[in-house]
Amino acid sequence: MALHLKRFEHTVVMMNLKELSKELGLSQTTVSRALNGYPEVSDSTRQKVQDAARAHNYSPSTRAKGLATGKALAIGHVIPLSSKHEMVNPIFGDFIAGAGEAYHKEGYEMILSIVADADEAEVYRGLKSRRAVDGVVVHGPRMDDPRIALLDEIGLPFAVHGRASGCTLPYAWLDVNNRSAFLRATDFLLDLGHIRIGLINGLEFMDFAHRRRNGYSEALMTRHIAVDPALMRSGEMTEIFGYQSTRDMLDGPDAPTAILCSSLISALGVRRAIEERGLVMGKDVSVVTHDDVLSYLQNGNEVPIFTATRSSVREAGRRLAEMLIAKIADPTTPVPHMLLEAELMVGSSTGPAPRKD
Amino acid sequence: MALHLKRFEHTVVMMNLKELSKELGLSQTTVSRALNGYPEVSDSTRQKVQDAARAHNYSPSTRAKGLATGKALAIGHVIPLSSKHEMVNPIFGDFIAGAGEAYHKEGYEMILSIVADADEAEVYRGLKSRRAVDGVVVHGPRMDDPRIALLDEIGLPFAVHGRASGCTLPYAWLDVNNRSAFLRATDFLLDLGHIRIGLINGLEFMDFAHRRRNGYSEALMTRHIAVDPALMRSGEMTEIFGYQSTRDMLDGPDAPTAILCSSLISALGVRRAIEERGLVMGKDVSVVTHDDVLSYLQNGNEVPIFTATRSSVREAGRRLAEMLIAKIADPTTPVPHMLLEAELMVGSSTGPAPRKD
DNA sequence: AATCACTTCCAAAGCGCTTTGGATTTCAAC
DNA sequence: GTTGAAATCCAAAGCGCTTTGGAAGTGATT
Repeated sequence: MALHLKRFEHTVVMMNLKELSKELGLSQTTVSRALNGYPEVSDSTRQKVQDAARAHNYSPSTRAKGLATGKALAIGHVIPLSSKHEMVNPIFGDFIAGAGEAYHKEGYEMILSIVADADEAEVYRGLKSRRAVDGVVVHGPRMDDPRIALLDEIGLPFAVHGRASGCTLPYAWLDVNNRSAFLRATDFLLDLGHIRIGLINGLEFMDFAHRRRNGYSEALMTRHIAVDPALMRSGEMTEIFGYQSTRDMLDGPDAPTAILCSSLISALGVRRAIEERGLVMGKDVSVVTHDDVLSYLQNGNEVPIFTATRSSVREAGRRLAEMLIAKIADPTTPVPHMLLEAELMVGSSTGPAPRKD
Repeated sequence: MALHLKRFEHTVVMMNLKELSKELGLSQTTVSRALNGYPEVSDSTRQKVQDAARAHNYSPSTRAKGLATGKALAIGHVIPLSSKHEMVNPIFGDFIAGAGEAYHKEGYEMILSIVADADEAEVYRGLKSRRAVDGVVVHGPRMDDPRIALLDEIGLPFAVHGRASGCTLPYAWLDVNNRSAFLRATDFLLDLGHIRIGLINGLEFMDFAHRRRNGYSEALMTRHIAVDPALMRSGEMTEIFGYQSTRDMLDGPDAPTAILCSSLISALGVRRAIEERGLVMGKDVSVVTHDDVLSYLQNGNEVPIFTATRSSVREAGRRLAEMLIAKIADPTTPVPHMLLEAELMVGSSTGPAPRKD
């Protein structure tokens, strides 16, 4: 019976500051200071305390610590689930993998809310009033995204993955230079002699899609080539979408000899449509795609299959997380920005424009 | 100046229980009870309290509540990042979208740790000793997964998405019946007259892959067809992997007339290899794939392209989350299980085995 | 009018931490 | 032997909530 009780205590009573300090014969203050690296503790005491903490597998309760300090030591990611297709963005996994690295290193927790579009504002308000997070990351900004003004109003620190063109407030963001990436990609195709270049883009209200289209148009206009609406598609970037768009364009009059595509997943569909017609990618039809360097979707092994504008979304996650943490640590700092340039990697999906017969 | 101060107070001083109760002229006890649905409060008082809470945008601090109740009101998801390919599982996004629904409904927070394989045990210990979560979900169990014994040892409630064949301890799990799904798929192909059936499977140490292979083998053996190692591949289920495996098998001696594939992403590669050889899928080579019903990867629109064993991973996420929450609420209940049967959806990728010439 | 059973409310004690504002000790310098 | 300053350490007051153990009010019943 006594034995059983003892066992019970061992399993259930978790070590806390009070117990630990009692065991060490020190005050809670001293133990806390020793653990948190304050200078008012001698090296020998600190060593003893740290050893004891490790031995008893002690870490301070996040909740108690948060209560006492007023910090949550957590960052929120609110993922809106657009009701129409209930689309979970395929880049999301990689992005948070990157962000997670940064959080882990800085001792932050990542908390995730998956939520219907309509409830989003309320979720932000809830996170704030429940003091559940110190800040949030905004995913997938629209051209004119209401979330930025909202977060600004409720006073919840945030950083945006991407930008919102229509927004006048200053805010922290990290973005790929989508315009310049697609401008360069289009230039690359133009240099190869392509004139009819199709664009298979994301949904137009998404800010990134808008910027990519601008880059594409700019390149064409600089060379005095008319932008043909028949060669532009936008939609959710699935494999099927790439397939159908390409099929339609290739079957239409005055078909394109090159296609610029916004996602590697859609590019798989582009390729399928091309090959299905007995055409050869890189010879009959050139393809350039944007590649987010997703871990589960590699663009070939050693040699890239697709010529691609490339920018790691995982890296973006890491950097944006670091940016937000820094901003929370020092809110007086001017709002940080970061614009990443995509690489243009040449693969085997592009070649000179076929001669007209 | 006075105005400015007032504004400052409004923005910064967040409403808490004390303020709210003072405003209402009630004790904190009563307000707390009114908000938490305790019966010792009159309806009229409760109504007044709820209105005031809403008006002041008050919600109790998660941290304070957690401290007082001893519950974290949070579930952890620890995602190991296998160091080799740093693969973020593509089904992960959909799974947590489902789980997130359940958490949201039950007032739980989801906390996510992305972590290197080697640090996983320490992360679990940390979550426990910091009292950061009430339980965790185990993702991607291996055949003989050490996490189950570990979590059992440290006394952190958990539920597994999938199973670990080698594990003797009882534990809560939810799984698709992978064996029966692949048995039925194989039977389906056999019924169509296929004899040479290739299997493109996930990594063999993953429990699900093992079970799928068992289903496949069992179907063949029942019909006294030898299981040919030359027709079995396993690896990370990328598009390229599907492509290369199929190419190799089709180019080899005594090529298969049908292929069973473990993932829709890989199936895209399978199709590519088939079409590249000028063969027609569903006629020259039949394909059946498993389809996790990922939101960003649909198997056709109205009509499925691939014949598929289908089971929504998002649904699985929701159910497993519910299961874990129930288990935390009542730990004395016998460990829950749930085995979901996959549907076999016939698409256009399968047809009778081609006649031998 | 006294009693009883509800109903409705409250003061105060935690939960596990940080941090303020000293208290005590040590040790060199006078 | 004082005297400070520097080095150590501590008691106690919060942080914002829940919950225990009553207290006071309200009718209905004797």
